[in-house]
Amino acid sequence: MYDDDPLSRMDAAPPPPARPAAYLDGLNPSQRAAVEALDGPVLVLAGAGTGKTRVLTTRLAHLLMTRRAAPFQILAVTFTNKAAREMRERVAALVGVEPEGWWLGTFHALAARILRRHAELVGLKSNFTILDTDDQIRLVKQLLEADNIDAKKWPPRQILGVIERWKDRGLTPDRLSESDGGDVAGGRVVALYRAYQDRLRTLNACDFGDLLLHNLTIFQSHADVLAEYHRKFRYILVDEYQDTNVAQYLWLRILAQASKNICCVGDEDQSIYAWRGAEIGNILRFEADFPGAAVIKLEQNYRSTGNILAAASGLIANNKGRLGKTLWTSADGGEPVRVKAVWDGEEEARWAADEIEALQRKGVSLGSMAVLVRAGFQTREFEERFITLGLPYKVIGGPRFYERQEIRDAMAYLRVVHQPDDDLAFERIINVPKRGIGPAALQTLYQTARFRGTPLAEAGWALTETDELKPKLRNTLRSLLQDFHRWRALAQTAPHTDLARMVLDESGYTRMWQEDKTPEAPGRLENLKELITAMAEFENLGGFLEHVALVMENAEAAGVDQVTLMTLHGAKGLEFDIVFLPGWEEGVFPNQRALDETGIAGLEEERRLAYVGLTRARKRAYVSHAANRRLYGNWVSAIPSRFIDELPGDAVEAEAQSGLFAGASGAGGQAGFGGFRESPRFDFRAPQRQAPMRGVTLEGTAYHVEARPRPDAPYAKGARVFHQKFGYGTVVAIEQDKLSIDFDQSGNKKVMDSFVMPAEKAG
DNA sequence: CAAGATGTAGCTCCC
DNA sequence: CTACATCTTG
Repeated sequence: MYDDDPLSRMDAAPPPPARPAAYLDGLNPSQRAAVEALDGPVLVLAGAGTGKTRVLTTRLAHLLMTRRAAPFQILAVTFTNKAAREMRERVAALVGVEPEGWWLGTFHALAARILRRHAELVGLKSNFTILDTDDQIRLVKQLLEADNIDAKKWPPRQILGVIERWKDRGLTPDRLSESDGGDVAGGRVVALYRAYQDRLRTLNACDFGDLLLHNLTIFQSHADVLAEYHRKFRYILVDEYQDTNVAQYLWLRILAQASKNICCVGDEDQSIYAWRGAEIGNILRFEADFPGAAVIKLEQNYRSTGNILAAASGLIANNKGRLGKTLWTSADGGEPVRVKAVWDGEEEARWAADEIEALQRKGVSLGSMAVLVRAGFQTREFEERFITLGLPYKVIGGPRFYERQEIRDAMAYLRVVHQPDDDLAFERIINVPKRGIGPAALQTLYQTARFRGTPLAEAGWALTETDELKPKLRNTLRSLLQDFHRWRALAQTAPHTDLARMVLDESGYTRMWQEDKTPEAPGRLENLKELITAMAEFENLGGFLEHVALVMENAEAAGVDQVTLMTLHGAKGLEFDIVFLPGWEEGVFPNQRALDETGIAGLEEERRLAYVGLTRARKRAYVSHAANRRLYGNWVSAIPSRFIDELPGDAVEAEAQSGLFAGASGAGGQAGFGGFRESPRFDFRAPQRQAPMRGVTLEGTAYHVEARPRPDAPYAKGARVFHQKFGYGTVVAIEQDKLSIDFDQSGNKKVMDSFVMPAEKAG
């Protein structure tokens, strides 16, 4: 059954070697205990910076080196692909070779791997599509329309949210009664859930939640299949256990049932994903769930200075739901955490950028500094400032390669080739490029599909035989369907990269962008090329599609020294010498919505997020808060976050000029309004709400911003350009109006396209 | 059917 | 403010 685990070797447990191994040296006693406790359930509570990854990887190496298990007998689960990759690399370094055939990956990747093998047991074919959020929302929307539910009142996103939370908790529709949906979607959300699942089956598709749920269904109803995996996986290792949801917990529990050798590593203080279904109770309950579990705490922090640790510990002590660890360090106090009050977000960005430049002048590398924000949109002010200064930075997260429109379209073509029943993909590209198959024709197509109970493509074939569509349309449709037919045949013989190229060319998709005159078009064509290059690394189309569905990551631009800009969520697991934590204001952080929606639990999660932020810093942490912030375009005044008050005063130093706030007393900050503050920008804040017409300069303002002229010839990747301040350079990446340029003299910088001119014009 | 104008809702996010 | 959705008009 398994290509990678010959049965003959499975039951022969090799004897452990007698001598201790070098890789164990240098572990502290609790780390070592965590590595060596191989049998039975183990919970490793690993505080921030206590060497968690080291323990995990050493433990894996230990299993392999002592020959307690062969690689293919180990199931190692992470949350992110990045973590999986890191683990793979580090274990390979310890063991000396890349262990082959082991099951290391994210929950979803591993579950998908299992599901592909047994898809037919849950009514799927093994080439099923894994839907992304975009697909899911479109599907829900269709179901709402079919059910005459007002999508305004019940946004598809929200309905999907409800369904996903059920899935997170392992609840399939048959475990719910109609009333469990409350009044969501007029009390019909359970019915929608059921319809959603039915549709998925027809589409031969599943969403992320299903990957795990189908696994559970299979394990629960097919003892023989479960038994195979029981025999197979002798040791289970789980990273970031505090982030598991109920479905993931059930999946682990059922797989660990036989061997009981499950080791979960986590930190309840870093549980920050309750909003997407993570169940902090899983880690709090571990000893009850796995009787006889050993619990090992890692409490010595090797990362941060004493003050940073004290600040973080003092903060998190305000949480109730904890198992309680006491982090300590042998490092000295270091610098206090700085708390800075500023007037508004713009000043905050200016101040942070100034600090960064000052540090850079002292020889601190940009790569060792990070700005960690609560929410993605907060990066903008920093980006703008960094661009103005020409300070190299990178934004982690944000829109990704595989989420771009042109990539999604191309993927949709490939998906339909690979999996003809993938209606969501088919619908996406049926009229892209424009073929004249508009909403009306699509409607007919849907009706036919619904009436006949077939996928869209099949309904399309049927429509080519009737006169329901106008002859012209009928021919267009037939020709498109024939194209797919041909491509599918081609897929059997041609390499998948060639296939992709042909599909994109023959469908007219490439031409569509070639003829497009918008500035983004050249970049999009570049991206399509990149897509095909990326495909080459995979054996076949199926493998590539799986990768895109499950991995979806951007290639990291390496080698350039730049400041990192990202959300706190994205920062988990990383560390930096110097960390900026802006926006510590009530409503922003803690986030108002989190408070509104989940109350005290939400507050505690926000606090854990603050804790994660602080503990990312090795040497220095800056916390800042602004008195005024622009939210959705209008100014609101903000008060400092309660988290600032919770920082222990002796680990913190408030910057002197914080007379902006009346109530900010904690953290050694001084109370009292420091008097009227004269600021030229103060006037602009005046309630000048009657919006001037666009493009018209307000009379009396001291400046006006010229509308940026769109360059007639947009810059393409590779274009040579000239910049007033930085000189000549080559465009290496384009993101809307921002260019990433490798300057000949000053290295890589991001600049607005309006600040550069083509090199040949600069003379 | 397509492009432009107007209106509205959003702002955690990885797989 | 901005991205997206829906409406209007050519």
